[in-house]
Amino acid sequence: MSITIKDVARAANVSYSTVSRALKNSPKISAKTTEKIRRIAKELNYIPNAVARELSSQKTTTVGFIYNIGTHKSNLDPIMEGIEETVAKEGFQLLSFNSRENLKTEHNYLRFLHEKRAEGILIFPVITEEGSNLSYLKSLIKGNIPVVVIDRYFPELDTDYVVSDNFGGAYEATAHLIKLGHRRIGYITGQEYQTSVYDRLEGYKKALEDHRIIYQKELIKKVAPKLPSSIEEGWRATKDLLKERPTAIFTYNEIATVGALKAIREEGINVPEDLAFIGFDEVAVASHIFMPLTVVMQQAYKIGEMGARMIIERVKHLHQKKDCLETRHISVKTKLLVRDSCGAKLKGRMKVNLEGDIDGFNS
Amino acid sequence: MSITIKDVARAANVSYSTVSRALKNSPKISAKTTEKIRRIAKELNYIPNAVARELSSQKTTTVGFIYNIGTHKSNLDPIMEGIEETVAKEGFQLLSFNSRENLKTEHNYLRFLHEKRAEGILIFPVITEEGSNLSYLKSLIKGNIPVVVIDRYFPELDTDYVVSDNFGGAYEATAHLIKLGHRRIGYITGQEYQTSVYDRLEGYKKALEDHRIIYQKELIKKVAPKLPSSIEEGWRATKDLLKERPTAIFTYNEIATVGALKAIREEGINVPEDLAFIGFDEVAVASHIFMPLTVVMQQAYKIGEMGARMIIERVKHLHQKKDCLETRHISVKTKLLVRDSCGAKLKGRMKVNLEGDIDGFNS
DNA sequence: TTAGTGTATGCAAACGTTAGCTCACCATAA
DNA sequence: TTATGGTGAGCTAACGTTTGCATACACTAA
Repeated sequence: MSITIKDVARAANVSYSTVSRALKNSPKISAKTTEKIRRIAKELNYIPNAVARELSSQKTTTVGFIYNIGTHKSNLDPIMEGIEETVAKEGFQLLSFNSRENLKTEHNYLRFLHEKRAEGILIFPVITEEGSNLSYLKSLIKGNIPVVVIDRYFPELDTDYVVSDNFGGAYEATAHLIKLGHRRIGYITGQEYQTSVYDRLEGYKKALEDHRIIYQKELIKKVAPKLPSSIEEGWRATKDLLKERPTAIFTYNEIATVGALKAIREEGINVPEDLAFIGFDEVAVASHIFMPLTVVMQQAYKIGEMGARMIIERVKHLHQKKDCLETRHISVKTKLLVRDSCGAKLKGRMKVNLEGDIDGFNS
Repeated sequence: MSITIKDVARAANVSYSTVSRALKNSPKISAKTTEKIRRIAKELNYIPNAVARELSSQKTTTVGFIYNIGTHKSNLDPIMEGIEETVAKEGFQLLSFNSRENLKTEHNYLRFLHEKRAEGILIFPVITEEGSNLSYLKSLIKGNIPVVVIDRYFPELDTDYVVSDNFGGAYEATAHLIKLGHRRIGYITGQEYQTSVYDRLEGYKKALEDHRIIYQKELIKKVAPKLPSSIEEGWRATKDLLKERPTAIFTYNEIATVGALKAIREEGINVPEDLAFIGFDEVAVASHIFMPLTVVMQQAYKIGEMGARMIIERVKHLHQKKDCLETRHISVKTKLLVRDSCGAKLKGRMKVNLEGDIDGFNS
C-alpha cells in the first residue's frame, strides 16, 4: 500500500527501529543519522501509520467529545474552540461527534470511541424524559476511561463536570430587573429535567425571595420541548405571559428569546420603555437588527477549556498510575451584559413610572 | 488492559479466530457456537479493539471531513447531517474537524487524517488570499486517497466537487426583482477569490444583461473579509449602497444580510414598500423578528448527502481495484423562497410606482 | 593488555485483530 | 468399503509500529 517505516529503513540503510527512533527525535540516535533519516523519510513522502503506532504503543492520546445540538446553539462553537485548543496544546487529539439530542446516536458514538480506545471522554450529554446514557458512562468509568460532563450534569453520577453558574446568572439578571424597579417579572422557562433549566429557574425564584417579592406562578410560562426548533413555543409562551402584564421579561435561552421578541414586536410593545427584556445567552442577530439586548453571557470558551483540562489531567494521571483524583465540579461564572433592552440606561426616566407601580402593588 | 478476543476465546473454550468470526456473524461458524460466543462476549463486556482491527484488516472504513466555519454558518449543520447520515448508512465512519478558516489548522487535520489512514476526504476548503492546501490535496489524490470538495471548488484541481448552483440562485433572485419591476438593484458582494462569491456575482450580472439592464458599478458594494464577523462590513456597505437610491437590495450571504437589515432599519426604510430585499441564505432569527425574508435557499442537506455518496463511491471503487472513475461536478439547485421582503405579495400596489421608474430610466 | 563505560544501533517480541490455509469429522454416494 | 464433499473449527502469519534488551564499537582508566 503506502510507504512504511521499513521502506525508509531500507533506503537509509539502517534498521527500522532506528528510523522509528530518529523520527521521534530520540537522543539515542546520533544527530547525523537522525538528520539523514528525516531527509530520506521526507523524500519518500513517508506518512507514519497512526493505527500501528497506537496498537503498538498501547496509547492513542485521543479524547472524544460528544456534543449535542438540538436546543442550544451559539455557545457550542466557542466551547469547541476552547476544547480543541486546549487538547491540542496538551498534545492530544480530539474526535468530536454531534449526537443531535438523540440517545441512540449518542450511544453509538460512545461505543465508537470506546472501540477506538479513546483515553477519555468529554460529553455534553443527551438528557430527555426518556432517559440518558448514564449507565454507559458508568461502565466507561469503571473501565478506567475518565468522563467529564460539560454544560449539564447528572446529579446521580459522581464525576467531574463543568457548567455555567446558571443559578447565579439567572439570579443576577432577575436582581438587576428588581433593582430597576420591576416587580412583575415574567420568566420563560423550559423542561426542568435539564439541570441548567432547573438551576436558572431556581436562581430567578431566589432573587425574588431575597428581595421579598412573592413568586407568582402565572408569571412563569414554560415552552414545550418541540424539535427541531421551539421558537413558536417561545412565541406562544410570551403571548400568554403578556396577558399577565409583566413589566419585564426574562427568557431562559436563545430560542425562547427569539420567540419572545417576535411576540413582543407583534404586540407593538416598546422595549425597554413599556417592557424591560433580558435573555439568557446572546442572540447576535437580534442584538443587531432588533436592539442591543441585555443578556446573561456564558463564558463558553472557558467552559470548553476547563473541561478539556480536566479530562486530560485525568488521562495523564492514569498514565502515571497514581492514586485516584478527587471529583471536581466547576461552575463558571456568567456575566450580565447590560445593554439597551433592560432599560437600565433609561433608568432616570423610568423610575417614576415603575415606582408608581411598586407603590400600587406593594405598599 | 481491557478484555481481548483471547479472553473471550478462553472463556468460550474455542480458538480466538472462531471468536473473531462469530462476532462478525461469519457463516463458517455454527449458529450454536456463534450464539454461545456472543453471550460470553457480552457477559465479559468485551469491546473490540478498532485499532487492531484496522491494522490487521488494512482498512479503516473511515472518511474524514474538514469543514470551515468562519464566514458561513447556518448551512453547515444540515450539510454535516447529510454527510453523517449517508456515511453511516454506507457503513463508514466519519471524523470531522473544523479548520476555522485557518490554513495551518486545515493542514494539520489533513495530515492527521492521512496518518489515521482515512480512506477518503471530504473538504470544505480554506481558500484565502494567501492560498490554500491545494498541493496537499493533490498529494493525497496521488496517494490514492480520494478527495471530494464541498461548497467551493478549485478551478485548477480536477477532482469531484459538489456545490450549490450559486450562479443560478443569484440569477433567479435578481430576475425575480427585475420581474417585480426593479431596475436599480443593489448587490452586496464579498471577496471574489471565493468561487461561490464570484459565481453569485456573475449570476446577478447575467440576469441584468438578459433583461437589458445596464450593469452599474456603483450598485455593487463589497464587504471586506474581516473576521470573526463582518456584520459591520455588511452594514457599512449597505449604508454606502443606500446613497445610490436602489429600489431593491440583494445580499450575497447571511452575514451581509444581517448587516444590511441593520442599516435599513437604522435609516427607517420600509421593506418592502420602499425597498425590496432578497438575501442569499435564510437567516431564521431575522425572518422571525424582522420580517419573513425572501431568500435563496440552498439544499444544504442534499449537498452533504451527495458529497458523502461521491466519496464513498470512490472509496468502494478503489477497494474493488476497478479502473478509474470519471471526475464529477455536481451543482445542486437552489430554491427561491418568496416571502414578504421582496414585495412580490404587494406587487399590485407597487407596480405603478416602479413602472414609472422604469419609464424614466429606460425608454 | 584488560576491564569498564558509554554511545549508537540492531534484534525481536509484543500490541489485538483478520483471514488464508489446513484439518478433523461426519454424511452421502458409488 | 472407499472416495467425495461439505461443514465447523483451529493454526498461524500477517498488519506497521514501539520498545526492552542485546550487541558492537570506540574510548578511557587501571
